[in-house]
Amino acid sequence: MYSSSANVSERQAAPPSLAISTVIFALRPSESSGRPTLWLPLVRRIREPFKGLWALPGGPLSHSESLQDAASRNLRETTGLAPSYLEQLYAFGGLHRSPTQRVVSIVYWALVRPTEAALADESENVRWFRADRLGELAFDHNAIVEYALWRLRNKLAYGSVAYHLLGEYFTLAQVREVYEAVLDRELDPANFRRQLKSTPEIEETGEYLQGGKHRPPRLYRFTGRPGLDPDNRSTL
Amino acid sequence: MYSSSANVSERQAAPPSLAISTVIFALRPSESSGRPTLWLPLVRRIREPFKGLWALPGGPLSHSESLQDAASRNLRETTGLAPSYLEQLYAFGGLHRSPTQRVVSIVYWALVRPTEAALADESENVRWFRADRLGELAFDHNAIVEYALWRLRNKLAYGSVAYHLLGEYFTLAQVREVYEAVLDRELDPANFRRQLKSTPEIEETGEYLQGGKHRPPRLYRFTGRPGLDPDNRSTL
DNA sequence: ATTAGTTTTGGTCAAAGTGACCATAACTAG
DNA sequence: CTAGTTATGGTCACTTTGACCAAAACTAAT
Repeated sequence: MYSSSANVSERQAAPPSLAISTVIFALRPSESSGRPTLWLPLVRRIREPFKGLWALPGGPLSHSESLQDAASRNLRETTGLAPSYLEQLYAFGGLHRSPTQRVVSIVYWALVRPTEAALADESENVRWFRADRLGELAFDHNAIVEYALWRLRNKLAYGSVAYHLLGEYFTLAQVREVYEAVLDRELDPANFRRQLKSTPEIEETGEYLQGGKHRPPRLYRFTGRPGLDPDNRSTL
Repeated sequence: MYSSSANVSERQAAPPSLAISTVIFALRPSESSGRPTLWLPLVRRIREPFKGLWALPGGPLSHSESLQDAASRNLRETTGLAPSYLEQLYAFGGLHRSPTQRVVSIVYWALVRPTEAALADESENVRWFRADRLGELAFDHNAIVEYALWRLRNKLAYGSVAYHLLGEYFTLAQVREVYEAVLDRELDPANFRRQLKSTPEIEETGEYLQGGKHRPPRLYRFTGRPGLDPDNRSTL
């Protein structure tokens, strides 16, 4: 089935190239309202096709690393970020994704804590954008980001993913702000609090967040592992 | 980044091969109880590695077809089946999946209606197995089937997938049998019926299933499209 | 024809969960 | 000391869910 030492007849036999890309989400305060919003880092294309346009960070799959390793290496190299959550999103393999050649991209999505995101590399060719205000991206990357957002919203509803956008300690209001930013609608503080308090994975600490303008909120901690991807089967 | 006409220095430069495989589910009556159970077709390995073991149907990705097209072509060629549902499962890319070379497999999962499954090709090298009684499969295919089963159970709970394992017309008891077979637990007939009747996608027909031993049940029809994968974006 | 057996179908009831909303506690800023 | 704001706890009506009951409708056997 898999021809080992093939008769490389110029055009037909060339296999599709395999690339890894990553959609990276982090919360940053909006310039206007100051409330946390979803941002993601993009890299500028420095060659054709789509030269000059912004694109998801990515690169080819090296021969000696797993898919997930390739994704986190790429994350580190292009943006200097260490993700708190990393999961495979989808394999995109349409015929005309790139005008010059056939490329199959295995795309991951990642969450980064605010502390990490603050010290991320930003340069001429790497810049952060609000997830709801991207321009036209290279390749099919607009559609990919849309799908990643859809997945993020879904996973959020299921439960365990919001805390990877926050630090180790957080207030319940901060969790609510994550939900409001991602789902883009306001939630009742009292009802939201009731739901969180009923989930056993959120642990009350004895500490309170000081320095605010109003009543100091209690700090909580998240205990519990994320889902069970094939990649994370070790954590079973 | 992607070396076009590369200096093919024997070992390192060879990119990982890209393959497509499919986990195909269908309902068949159990030999013992006669009640519907989950089955899936496997193909026998006729060469090394894992020669003689059973494996998921699959093959290389041709240069001129999309991932989904490759999956359905492979489905048709190896088993003669036309699926009623087809969705990408996951891209498996561990380093040691195949002992002889690095292979990245993009795996799809499919559902087949009973009528289709009945006239499926079965031969010396293609055979159906009960999903809960597979032996040791080639490569990491046991883990892949496990993950596919997990996905099937999840999608079932969400809603729209059970009907693709049934014919166009069905009784509510048949839907319940699908759930019982996949989730492997009994469900209360009255409560289950109440839930189904509250979903607008299930349409009552004027017809009844005749020929049974007891009160003839009403026939229903499913109206409504499956989920919104990137592959199925056309159906938005 | 009558009866027993089985499935289909509709219903009740209590428990649990959800959304809308009210009220008090606890802090800061003036 | 007061006004303003957030944190926190609570009520109430409505919906959903699981356990269970009972009548309807058919077949098979007597």
